[in-house]
Amino acid sequence: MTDNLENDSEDLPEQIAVRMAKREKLNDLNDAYPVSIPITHTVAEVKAEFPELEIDVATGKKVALAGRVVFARNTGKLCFATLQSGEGDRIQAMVSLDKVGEESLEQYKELVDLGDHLFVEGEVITSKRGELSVLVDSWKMAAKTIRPLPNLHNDLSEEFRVRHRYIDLIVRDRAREVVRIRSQVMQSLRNTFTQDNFLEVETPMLQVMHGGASARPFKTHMNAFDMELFLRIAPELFLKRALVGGLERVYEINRNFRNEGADSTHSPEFAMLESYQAYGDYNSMAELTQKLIQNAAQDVFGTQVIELEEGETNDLSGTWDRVSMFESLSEAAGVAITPETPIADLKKLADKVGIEIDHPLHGKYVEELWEHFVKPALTKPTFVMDFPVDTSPLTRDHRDKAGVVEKWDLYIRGYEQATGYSELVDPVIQRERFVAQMALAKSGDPEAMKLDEEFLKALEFGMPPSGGMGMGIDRLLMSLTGLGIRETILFPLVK
RNA sequence: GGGCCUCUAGCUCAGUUGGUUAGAGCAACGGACUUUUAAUCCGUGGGUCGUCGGUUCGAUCCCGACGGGGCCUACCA
Repeated sequence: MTDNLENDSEDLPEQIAVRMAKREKLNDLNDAYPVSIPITHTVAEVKAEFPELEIDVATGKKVALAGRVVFARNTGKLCFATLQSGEGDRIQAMVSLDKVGEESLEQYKELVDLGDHLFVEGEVITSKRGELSVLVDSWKMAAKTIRPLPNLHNDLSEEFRVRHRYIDLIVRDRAREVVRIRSQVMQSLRNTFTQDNFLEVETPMLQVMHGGASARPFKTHMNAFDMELFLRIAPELFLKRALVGGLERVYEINRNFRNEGADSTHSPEFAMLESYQAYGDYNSMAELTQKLIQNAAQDVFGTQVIELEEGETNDLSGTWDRVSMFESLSEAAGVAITPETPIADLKKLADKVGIEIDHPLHGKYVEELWEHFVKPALTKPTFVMDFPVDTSPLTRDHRDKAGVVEKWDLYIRGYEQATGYSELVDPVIQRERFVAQMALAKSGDPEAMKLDEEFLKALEFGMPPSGGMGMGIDRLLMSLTGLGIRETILFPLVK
């Protein structure tokens, strides 16, 4: 829709030109867009007050309310309109000749279109078919619509819904419901954190040096300092500075930006929850994560066994399984795979099962093989524990097992939902890991991390032993609703 | 990034094996109708068939490029 309403009326689509003329006439008569309208009730309030009236009843109760006209049925001297509130509640308005008079009825029929915001005042009654209605004493345009609403009898195309979410919200109950669910989930997450004495903080989204994850960043430029800046790919390195500063339990819910592909589980900007807990470790973070998600399900749906679309259920109840990455891989592959297994052997196995991979890191092979052998079978919520050391540069070595780090990934419905760590706090080892990442970057890996001298300096002032956790909010919503990522984001990026 | 598919009225979709005026439902416009529920009935208008180029006597249809969208595939949460 690029047509420009500044054009001469002859150039406009017919229905827009017609509505523009009605707008003019409304302005001549009164006002097509009054600054405020004196409502006394919402649609929901009227429906709540009169839940079960008999057929053809007059209550004597006068109300004034407004709603969007979503259906209209005009007969000669009596007009019916279905008014819809922003919440999706509907009530019928009846405009009859003997109540409003000839002039008002004619103006109503001439000037009110589907989609308009209509203000009505009158008595609450039921019609001869029993429909709860407002028998209108007077009506007023609350806001004139210039473009026609799509017809409400067909589903909108996926593309139209994403590009015109505001229309989707008007015509589709589920669209409104998902927005409400998302808001309630956010509220629940914050409640759980608050109960556990976590502080919500906000750290920079514009960063001089991006870090905290392996991903390609968006670049931008600051004019005043003539400086290259990056949109953050993760808040991790700042949240850890907060821990150095003595903020022992912190979390942040905010947007991350990654300059990578977009599909049904990836959006270039996505909401991320990260949390750090001093004196915690990856076990305590696993418990916290399970609690956050189970509380969210309980608070929003009243159950931890959620009905998704198409009859699928997502059972989030109980204590979630924990499996070792190397052990589960060895079992599924039928051969023992350990951090000592030579890369050549791993490559041979990868070739055998058709995985194309050529990478300097041992751990990359292990993760690829794990995704091939184990991941597809993970349907229950499962913590996958103890990752290879060389692919997790911000995580500390396992306290008992050699060659692995204390990191887990949480899988729900087969995709990665969250990740947790026992954080690396030794500044000397952290520097060595960064140096190794720089070598990767030199060899052409565009996602390798940069050495962040300021962050290392902070670590050198001493960060307490800590657990950390990161969770994709959009993906959490996907788990709780069964929808694709673009349905969980109100206004997803479209080309 | 690679492969395949797709784009027709405000919306949802038919259709044209290349041929004169491209259709439906809803929506719009005119008319009838005081109890409708996607109201009904009669009538009317509305299209750069994604854009540009090519082939052809003739292209919405065939071919190419470009743009939008979708699916599969690779990478990331």
